[in-house]
Amino acid sequence: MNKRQKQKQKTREKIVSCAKELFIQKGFLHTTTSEIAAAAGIAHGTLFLHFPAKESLILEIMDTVLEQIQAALQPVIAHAGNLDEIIRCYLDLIEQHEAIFSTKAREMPFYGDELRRKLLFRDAIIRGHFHTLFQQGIDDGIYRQVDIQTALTFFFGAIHYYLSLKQIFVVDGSVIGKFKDQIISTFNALITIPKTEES
Amino acid sequence: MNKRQKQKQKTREKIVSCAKELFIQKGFLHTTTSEIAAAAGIAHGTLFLHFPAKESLILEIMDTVLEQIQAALQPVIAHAGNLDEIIRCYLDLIEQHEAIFSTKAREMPFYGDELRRKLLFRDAIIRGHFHTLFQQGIDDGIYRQVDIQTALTFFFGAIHYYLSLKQIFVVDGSVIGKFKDQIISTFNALITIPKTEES
Amino acid sequence: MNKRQKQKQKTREKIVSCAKELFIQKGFLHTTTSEIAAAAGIAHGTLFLHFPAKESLILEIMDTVLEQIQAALQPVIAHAGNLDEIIRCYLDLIEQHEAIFSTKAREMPFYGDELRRKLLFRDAIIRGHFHTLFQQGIDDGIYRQVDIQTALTFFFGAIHYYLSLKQIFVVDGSVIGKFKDQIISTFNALITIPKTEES
Amino acid sequence: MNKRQKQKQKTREKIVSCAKELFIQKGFLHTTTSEIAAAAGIAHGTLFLHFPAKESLILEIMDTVLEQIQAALQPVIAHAGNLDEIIRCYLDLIEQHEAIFSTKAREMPFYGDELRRKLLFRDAIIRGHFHTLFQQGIDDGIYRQVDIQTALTFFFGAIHYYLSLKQIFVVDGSVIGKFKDQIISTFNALITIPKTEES
DNA sequence: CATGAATGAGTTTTCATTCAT
DNA sequence: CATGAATGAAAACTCATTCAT
Repeated sequence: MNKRQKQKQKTREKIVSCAKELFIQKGFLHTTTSEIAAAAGIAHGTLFLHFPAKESLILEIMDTVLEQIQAALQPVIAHAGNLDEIIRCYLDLIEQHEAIFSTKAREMPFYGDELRRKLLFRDAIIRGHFHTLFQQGIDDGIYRQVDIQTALTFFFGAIHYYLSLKQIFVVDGSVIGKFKDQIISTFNALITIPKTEES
Repeated sequence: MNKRQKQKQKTREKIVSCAKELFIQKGFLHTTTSEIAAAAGIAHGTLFLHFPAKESLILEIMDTVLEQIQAALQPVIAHAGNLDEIIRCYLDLIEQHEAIFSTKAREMPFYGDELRRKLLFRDAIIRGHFHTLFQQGIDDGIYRQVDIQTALTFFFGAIHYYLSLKQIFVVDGSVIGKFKDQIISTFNALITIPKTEES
Repeated sequence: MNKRQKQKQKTREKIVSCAKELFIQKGFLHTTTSEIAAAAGIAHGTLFLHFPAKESLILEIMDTVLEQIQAALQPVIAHAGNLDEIIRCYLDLIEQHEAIFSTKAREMPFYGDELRRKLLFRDAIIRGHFHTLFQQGIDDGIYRQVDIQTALTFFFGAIHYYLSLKQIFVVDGSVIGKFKDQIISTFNALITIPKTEES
Repeated sequence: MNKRQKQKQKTREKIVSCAKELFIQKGFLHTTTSEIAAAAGIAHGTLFLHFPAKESLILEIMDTVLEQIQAALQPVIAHAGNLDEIIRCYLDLIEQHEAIFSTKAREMPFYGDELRRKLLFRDAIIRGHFHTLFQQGIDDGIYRQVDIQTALTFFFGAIHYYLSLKQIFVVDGSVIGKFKDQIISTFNALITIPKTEES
């Protein structure tokens, strides 16, 4: 990469990090492109040299985060192969990136069709891993035989609910952090066949 | 009621029904007061004679629906006293009013503070009934001993998730209708202590 | 006057007193006819049975006040025939009705042509008396020989200035009350030929 | 200055001159931002690129005029140090800018607090110079020993009065021009100790 | 490559007056 | 006589995107 490309790359990263900060603070919908440009220290028009439209910014940001999460989840999925573990790991990751996930949960219905489709696709991949491990748990006689899709919707729906209404659950700090343990233990209690039942 | 009061009442109802129709089609946030007035066949200013502000319209509409639901739920709560029944009834009601509930689920984070608070308060009352019956079920040894709040968030979170992303689950028709049976049976399967386990 | 007429008269007075109160508080321009009707306990439309238009209300109110002032000034003009006395009396009266005069001073440029003309006509009559007495003072060798019209504009201009910008001179209470003594003594000092000069 | 900066400057000046023209014709309060944009030959939104709010326009316009006046007054204040001269100069300047000063005199009570404060502050500076020179005149035994503040309020109050009711004093042309000589000579006659009195 | 000036459609609410009841 | 529902014009400000410089 020559010097010019490096500079361009740096500018792009500056835009992304500033945009992310603003999206977290004010939401994607209520952040203006000039604010982002001003925060990144570039001209308003320059923003559009790096990103063809405002939506491509949120796509890039969410894509990066979702990739990180997938990457962080990968080893857990590969090795442990235990739903409980992956749930815990997933929630830790969501908590880490909660600010931007909260924005996404609230605003997704208002994004353009394509953007929304892409984001949901990323979600679906992660959900796929949960599905596989859930199925395994059922096959292994650990989990009850329930409709996995629906059971997972209970799980992800609750996460989505906490995130999208975060403001009413916590004043400051993390919703997921606050409810994580309860979510995990209750979800486990619901899907797991108790040891005592086996006897 | 004299003729003028009747006429006023009629105008008000016309506004409400047209507004509801538009809110369902385009969302509350993207419906303009002019559109509503035009649809209702009244002058733009007349709208504000009946409703002091745009938000009071959505409040009235949602309040009416939520009241209807509470009223319809009341006898089921009083007599049957069975969570399963109330869940079924609740979902039937949500399905009936699904269009407006979908709008509410999507947009609530963007409503003004007071409006949101009022809507959440209504939700909380209904949720309270679920809680009571869930507790009863646990006391009766029918349901597993889990954290009720969290378990209910799984349930309501899933409903919320289906409603807010309705557009990606169904093209036309009802999401709740589509998933109702799975929701009910899966939720039951998760919380109920199987008969065989008892032996 | 029969009973019906009496009732009508009473309603009219109620309207006037409520309107005056509101005009003082919020200004004529920012008081709405519905507010006045509500304050007077009558229907909005009823207001227009008593007063053909909003402006006729301010006219009536100002007319009454200006008449009162003229009436109160009359004996002073007739008997004493001394500018100093009439100035003092006039300022006392303005102070008494300062709230409504402040509104008038601020808003007059925005009144309709006819209303403004009528109000200015009333002012002119009072000013006429000042003129006469000023002239007498000059003839008597008490006051300097200056252009009376302009000298009076200094006086009335200052009053007008204090009234129209009342809000910046006093927080609560009377501007005229605050500056009355200075106005009188300074105006006197300016127009009076000092005793010592005569010798 | 490069071409773009020049173009921007030109647009800004066009806005200011058109706005000033309109403010003079119809008053600031009754001129709309659309009208200004149309008159300046720019898009409505462009106006807000140059001025964040309508009030900032009147502020800029009045500031420029008041600065010009202060600048024009400066040498007179510095050198001559004579109240009579500064009065004459001041009235000439007011006459020059009479149209906009008339609007200001009429509308100031209705401007936002901050704008009004700023305008009054400018006025106060100029008044300060009058005060100084008046005091000097008293010290030099030229002017009578009167309360300067009040005497100046007679002067400025009269100017304000003529300006705010300009429409009733002249049909076309300048009020200040019409009454300037009388104002000056009368004010002088009132404050000056006659030569004959000294003997 | 970067800049930043220009675009222009879009929306809630107010209020004096009228007239059918 | 009194009522009060209906009228409808009017106005400031935002912001993603473009394109001449």
